[in-house]
Amino acid sequence: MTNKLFIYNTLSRQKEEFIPLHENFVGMYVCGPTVYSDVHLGNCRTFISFDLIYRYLLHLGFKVRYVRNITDAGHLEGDRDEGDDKFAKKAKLEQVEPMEIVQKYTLGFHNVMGAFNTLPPSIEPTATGHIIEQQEMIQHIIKNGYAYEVNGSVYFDVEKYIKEYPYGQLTNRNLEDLLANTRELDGQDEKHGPLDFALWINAKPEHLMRWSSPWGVGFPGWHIECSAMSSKYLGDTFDIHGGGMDLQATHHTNEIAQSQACNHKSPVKYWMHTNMLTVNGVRMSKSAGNGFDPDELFTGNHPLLDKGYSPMAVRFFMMQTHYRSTLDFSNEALTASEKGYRKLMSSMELFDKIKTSATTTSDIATLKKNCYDAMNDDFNTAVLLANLFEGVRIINSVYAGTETITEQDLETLVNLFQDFVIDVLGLQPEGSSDNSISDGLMNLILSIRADVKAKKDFATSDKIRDSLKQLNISVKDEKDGKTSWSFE
RNA sequence: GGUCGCGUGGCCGAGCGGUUAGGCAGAGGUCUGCAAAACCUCGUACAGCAGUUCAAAUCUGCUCGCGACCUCCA
Repeated sequence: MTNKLFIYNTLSRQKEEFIPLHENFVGMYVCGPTVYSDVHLGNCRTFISFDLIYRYLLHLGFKVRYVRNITDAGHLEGDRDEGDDKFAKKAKLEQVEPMEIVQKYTLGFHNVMGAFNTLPPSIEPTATGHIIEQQEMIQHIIKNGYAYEVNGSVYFDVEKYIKEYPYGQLTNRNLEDLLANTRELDGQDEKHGPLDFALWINAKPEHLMRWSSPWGVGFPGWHIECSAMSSKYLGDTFDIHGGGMDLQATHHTNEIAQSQACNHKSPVKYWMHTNMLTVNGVRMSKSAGNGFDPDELFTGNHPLLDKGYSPMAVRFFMMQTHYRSTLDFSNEALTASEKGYRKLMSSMELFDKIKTSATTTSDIATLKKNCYDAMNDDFNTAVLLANLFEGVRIINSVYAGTETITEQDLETLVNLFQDFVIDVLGLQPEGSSDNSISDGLMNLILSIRADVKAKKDFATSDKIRDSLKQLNISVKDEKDGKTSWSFE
């Protein structure tokens, strides 16, 4: 439909027209979570952003293969207190199995993603499930001369690579800058150069996750899984690779190097990076201790939270900001989003009740065009929402009788909201009840209230309304004498 | 220190050379038995200084403040 889609490509630092490598097909890889602890909101933001991108690509009619990995190897060690060998001395059965941790947090991650109404990826590969592929890729890189083995570990030879290929394109860094910022890290004497990074790491005795390999028992390095799995499922070159901005400088830079060294091809056409979530201006992160997990957010059970916020209110909150901007969390902002979200959703409930006319007083076609223009401009959901709120105004005005709409325009508007609010933004109604008992009870109560109101017994009718309010049920008298109700 | 980015009205947050962002909060009004909701009207904001231009929040330079990455982290 309509115009061209433009995507901001980190490689070129500008918006580029999106032209898939294979017409009508899109391959997209997103770096997923490391499942050794609960996801926090900042993680969620990235995945929700890419969910939006995935949804819009689907909406445009592309056949998308969306791959998002689960990192369940490489970072996991049985000994949380390194240097202290008390854990190593414990019987193995006393320790938690690494895969137990993986299972627990993978399930938790999926639950949270479900709560946020994200679509599952097409493929969700795990690092532990692709050890062979990673080893094969490493062997290939060694064969091509860009990696070397030392004491059972394999390192990528950045200084050799950098002579033949651009290395720091994602961050605009040159060799001198990179070298100037290298730090002396202990225990890294094995590396030939300070920029070299591990492809395969020799496992210490206490390391629980370990696999045999041509270089001895060990585990894969931190970047190789994404290269191996993306090329396996999407090919040596694919359309979109995404992830959080914090992965740009190291993880993604090294992914490019690995793939180039292996296949002599640049792996990705469009690199996309989402910005961070901050709390009171500081990045939310595990180490900063200012991260709360989604459950705490939903329940309000956290010192930073005044109250709980529903998943959809949070999703709306994120959609009000462009994915490349930092998003600063505050209770005030969340509360504002909660109200905006409800306003948006409640206007959609009016569609069935709207009466059509012979003419339309607002320009629905332009509104629709503006929505597509916004999304085609690098997925600008903030502008999209601004346009949708113009639609909300129109709906409410028609319902109130101050504007009119034709049947055809109404249909356009209904489809527009279905497409963008539900399908693309991924917002869904919540808190509504289709419980027939509560519906029946409410009809009964409201009919009694209507009776006493007819007798001008306002004391009683207000008592009913106030009491229902206590139960978080709001009652609204509308101008045609009807009364509507909804859960707060 | 290096690389990149940001500073917009009470709050959040788009815009990036000329025309309304939008949401929330606030003020007034319409409607209503009263509420609520909705609708209408209202703020004339772009860190500071200088420059380019007929025209700058939007471009350039400098200053100040903030952040990200450079170390596992989306």
